[in-house]
Amino acid sequence: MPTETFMKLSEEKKNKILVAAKKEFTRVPFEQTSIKNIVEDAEIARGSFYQYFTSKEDLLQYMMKDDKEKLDNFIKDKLKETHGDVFEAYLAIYDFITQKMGEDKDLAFYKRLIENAKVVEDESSMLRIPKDLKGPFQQEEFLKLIDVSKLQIQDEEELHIVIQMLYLVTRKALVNNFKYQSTEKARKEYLKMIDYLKNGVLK
Amino acid sequence: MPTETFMKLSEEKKNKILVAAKKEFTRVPFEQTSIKNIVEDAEIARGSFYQYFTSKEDLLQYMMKDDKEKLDNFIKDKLKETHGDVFEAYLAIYDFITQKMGEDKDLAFYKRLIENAKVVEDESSMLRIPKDLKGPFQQEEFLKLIDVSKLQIQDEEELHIVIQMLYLVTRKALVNNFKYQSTEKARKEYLKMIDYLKNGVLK
DNA sequence: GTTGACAAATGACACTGTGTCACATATAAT
DNA sequence: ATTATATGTGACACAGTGTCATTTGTCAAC
Repeated sequence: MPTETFMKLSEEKKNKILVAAKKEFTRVPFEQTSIKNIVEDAEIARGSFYQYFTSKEDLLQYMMKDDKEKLDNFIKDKLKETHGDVFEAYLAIYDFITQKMGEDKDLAFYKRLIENAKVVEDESSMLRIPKDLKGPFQQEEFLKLIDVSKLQIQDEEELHIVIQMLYLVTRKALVNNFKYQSTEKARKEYLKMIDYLKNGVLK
Repeated sequence: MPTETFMKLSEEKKNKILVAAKKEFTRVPFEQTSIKNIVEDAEIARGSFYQYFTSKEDLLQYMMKDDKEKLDNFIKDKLKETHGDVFEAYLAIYDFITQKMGEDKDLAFYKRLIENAKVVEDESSMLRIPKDLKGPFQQEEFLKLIDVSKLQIQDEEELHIVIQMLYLVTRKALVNNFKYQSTEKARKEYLKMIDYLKNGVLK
């Protein structure tokens, strides 16, 4: 999280930094981004950056905060709406991200966000993006909203496994959505994956 | 791939470089490794490294080549043995990696290999590890070995989707295997995931 | 309106790492 | 012995990092 100092900055200055950061985080994969480029573009001194943020990760995490909250609320609403259908909820997340977020010119930025997601989440200086996407469903609050009566789920552990699989498949579909030229193809594949997950691959 | 020059080196020298590389690739996640450490440890000049390899990626890829081939052959044999059961084949891959490879002291190195796998495979300078693991099943040769008669698969595209899902789930299980202290827990979860994939989550 | 004290901004500094290239040194071929 | 040709080398110019002593700004108290 940013420091007090950053928060107290004028909206104008904060914005200039955030715009420069978004530009840099959009330009190349996360590991290739540099603080140097951000401070130069935002026209602040190198030392100032460290007065505001502890690291690149810190800054990006802050930039994702709003989206994450939006997503959290969206999921909660959707789960209530569908009376606890996780599959519907994940499909809704998928559509939300590909459409609501894809509408504006920040598309390339979100593409990077998805790309930046690592397979392994727990290495010290690593981005927590996947955890954030999966996040809500790891919290009690969300789990309680899921209706397991129609599912072959015995205990909470099995529920976690199902969520894990749904998450994997959703992330993969999102990657494909940004990778393929065709949004349709990616969605069709995603629906098929969900279908397999619900009904199985065996005849 | 390494240059001719590297190949012509004495076994002793090649080995010294490979040992130093393995040490470095084991030490930290791939992005944090440095050529500097490798050349210092291997006691070769910085310039020499670039005479042998074009990059870190190049070197690591070369180091993985043998394992990849071993795995490819193993999969092919297993598919024939099981008369084309993809699920059995993937489970065998899982056991092969966690046991056959886990036997020796290179465990930490393989752990890193799995960690290094990226969600997105197609960015220019990115490691191709996931592609390599998934690789064989993208080739005609392997696809033909799979028996789809008992599966709900209409065309090749759907087969690819199933393989994609199996791959995702297997990689996740491998990550967990190295993450958990318990090898058993990871395998149990993996079996459950395969079960869900085969028979579906719905009642 | 001057002072002082605290907050914020700055960029030079010492590091670590990169890839390259002109030169040095082997090895082989004539 | 001479000339090619292949291989090895480390200094060099860059790019980026995080820190810190110093400067600059702000504002309340006198």
